[in-house]
Amino acid sequence: MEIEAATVSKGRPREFCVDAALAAALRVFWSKGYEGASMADLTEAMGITKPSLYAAFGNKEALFNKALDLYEREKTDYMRAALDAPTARGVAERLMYGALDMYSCPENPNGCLGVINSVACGAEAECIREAVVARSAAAKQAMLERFTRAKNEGDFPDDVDPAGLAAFLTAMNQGMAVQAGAGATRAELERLVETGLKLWPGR
Amino acid sequence: MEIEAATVSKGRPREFCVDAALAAALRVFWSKGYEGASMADLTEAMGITKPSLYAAFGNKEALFNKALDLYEREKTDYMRAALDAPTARGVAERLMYGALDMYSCPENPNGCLGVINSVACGAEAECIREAVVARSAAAKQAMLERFTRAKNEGDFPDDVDPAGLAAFLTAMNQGMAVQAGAGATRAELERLVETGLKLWPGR
DNA sequence: CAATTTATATACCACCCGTTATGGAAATCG
DNA sequence: CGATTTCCATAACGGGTGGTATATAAATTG
Repeated sequence: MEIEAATVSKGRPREFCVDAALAAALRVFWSKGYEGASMADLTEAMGITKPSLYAAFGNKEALFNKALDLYEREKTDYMRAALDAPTARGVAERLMYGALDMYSCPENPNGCLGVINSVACGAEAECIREAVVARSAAAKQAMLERFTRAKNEGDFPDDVDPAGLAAFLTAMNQGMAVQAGAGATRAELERLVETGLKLWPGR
Repeated sequence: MEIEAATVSKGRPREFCVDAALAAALRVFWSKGYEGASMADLTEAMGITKPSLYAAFGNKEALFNKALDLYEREKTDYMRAALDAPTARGVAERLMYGALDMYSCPENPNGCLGVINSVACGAEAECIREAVVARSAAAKQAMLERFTRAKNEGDFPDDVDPAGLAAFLTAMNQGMAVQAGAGATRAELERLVETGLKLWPGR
């Protein structure tokens, strides 16, 4: 009985690091979108050849989905953490400033991987769109639940709608992504965030 | 001296209506984006052949720019009209409800032509991106001037930033476009608009 | 040292892209 | 009518696409 199977492979070991290659692929998808990223773009950025890519990741779609997993795990984790803030305003602050940091980090490509690929073009990439939209919907749903709880806790007035606020924060995030993708500076995005928080209900 | 030159052409007249063909092309670009729309898609929707398209419109890029002109002229004219509202709140109402109507009109493709192509993929479409981003920036600038005037007229408190509000409305519009493109219903978008207006300063 | 297993490298596949050359049809002008 | 001009249809162009077959190199297992 083997506790850990195949920790040492039989044949020739691969010469590249799968994680590093995936991180490079993520950057390409993030910059160009699924359809805009060609296999040549990917292999060049990843530093491997096409057969190696196919052997390690399956195909372009499977590679994208793994990159999307990595993106959620490393880049949008602030969203999950934001929901733990004690007040609804705290949630909004963490979400907006988290987005601001991410979209204005010079090491990241401009914009949002999810937004780029949810408005993506072709019909062949429909499953890609669906995967991305599903994750966005899940994030919105988590916000909705958090704000419903907040309303019960008296975090904001009776006339505000938790679903509306969730949609609002989602729209702010998407708007920031689009403006960042269009080349907005950090200062401009900061202004947007501060305005959004000034408008946020309650304190 | 000819008042109107070339109203009657010398050779064989074309068998299709240029305006109708351009409208059809706009729908294709609006649905699939610049790069996602192939010449085959376009010619099929327009009901003409490729040589006819090239003779009448130049090339794909020129066709897109003419479609973009048509889009601004017919679909986003509500933005220009919105700025004439007497109060800043009226401007925001007209902008948001105008966007709502446009994005939830069943005759229109989902989403926003500008947003789709400002996050567009490839490097070859850079000039397309620039054209679209320039128009978006112009719209934002017009909002800024209107809100600066509104602030002087006392339309909202001293601590709100006209530039921030312009960015805010732009973000709301972009967020609505992304969510509409992802399949949001009119009711969902309505909720977003009503929340946005509830948060709007003043009144 | 074989034998085996796996990774890499080169080249290639059929297909689709935007664009254009070619050949014939249909209209106006002299 | 003949000449000319313009439009339409077919088909082809070079180049790029995602994906793969083949052959060689490098490692482990006996």
